[in-house]
Amino acid sequence: MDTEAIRRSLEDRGLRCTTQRYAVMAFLIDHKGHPTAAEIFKAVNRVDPRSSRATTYNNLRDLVKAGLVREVAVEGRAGRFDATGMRHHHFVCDRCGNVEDIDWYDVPKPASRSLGKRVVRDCQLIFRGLCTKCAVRRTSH
Amino acid sequence: MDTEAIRRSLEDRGLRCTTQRYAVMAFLIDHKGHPTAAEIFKAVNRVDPRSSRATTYNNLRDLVKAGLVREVAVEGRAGRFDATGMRHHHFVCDRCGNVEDIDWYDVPKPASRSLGKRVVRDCQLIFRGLCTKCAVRRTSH
DNA sequence: CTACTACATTAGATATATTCTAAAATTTCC
DNA sequence: GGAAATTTTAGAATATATCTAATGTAGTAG
Repeated sequence: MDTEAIRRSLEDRGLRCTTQRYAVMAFLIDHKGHPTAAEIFKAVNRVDPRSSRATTYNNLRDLVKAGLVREVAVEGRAGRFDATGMRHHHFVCDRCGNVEDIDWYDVPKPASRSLGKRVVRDCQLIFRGLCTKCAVRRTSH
Repeated sequence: MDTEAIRRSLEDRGLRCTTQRYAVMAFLIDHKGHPTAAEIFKAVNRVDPRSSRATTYNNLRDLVKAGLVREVAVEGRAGRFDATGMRHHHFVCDRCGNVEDIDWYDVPKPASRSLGKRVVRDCQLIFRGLCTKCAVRRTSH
């Protein structure tokens, strides 16, 4: 995705395209590995514009609110982020904490009477267990 | 659920029924409100047996591993726990962080070729948005 | 261009959440 | 009763996320 497209996607949602915000968004589009906030912070600072920890967290929150980024919370560990480009579900490894994509498929919505007056913004399907690497390591000892 | 039933459910899964572990389990069975580890720690200490923070976390981890308890990770906040008695899905409020139950319904499993060699232990369907309380507060201003 | 306003960023302190440590206590089993 | 395994403990340490208040920057209207 090119610079202009990213800028537009930010501005379309009412977010200014600042250097730091752009860097976070661009990094997430380029890196499909579900990085943590700390990893994103380090990565965008390795390149150029110094960005503070707070800014990284602020921007991640703004991007999530705008629907451009999604967070996957992981128990006892740092949350992980990805750009909401293509729809997919997630798999979280119990052992190493890695988050991986699972091909998307349709999930039925709950009956509206069981939702009541709640307003649903998002729906996540998360599988847990052992990732390929950890499953192999497990059985081989 | 009576004392003996809880004791048995622990021992069936190879967990000793210690005072502290029993207290955590009993509390979760009695309190369907998805408490955090800190809340559980406080609650079981309010009653009687002094239990340390570490023990509470250890026991929660053991109970999750044994499948008797489930954790719902919430972004940027403490994880929340519930006893895996009746199956249900979850709704997490963006605003107040509360976790609520959604009536259970069947969710299709992913194609086995998209899982590969991964070992699935659990599958969680989590909805996000505004809970009834927060939705009302939102629209009324 | 200037100044105004709203929005963003900063470094570091603070708050919150969770795990670790090593010693002591408890339980199980023989 | 005693050995071995498991569990608990208090507090320190670590990890994660947010807050603060001063400063900077972008968009806009004059």
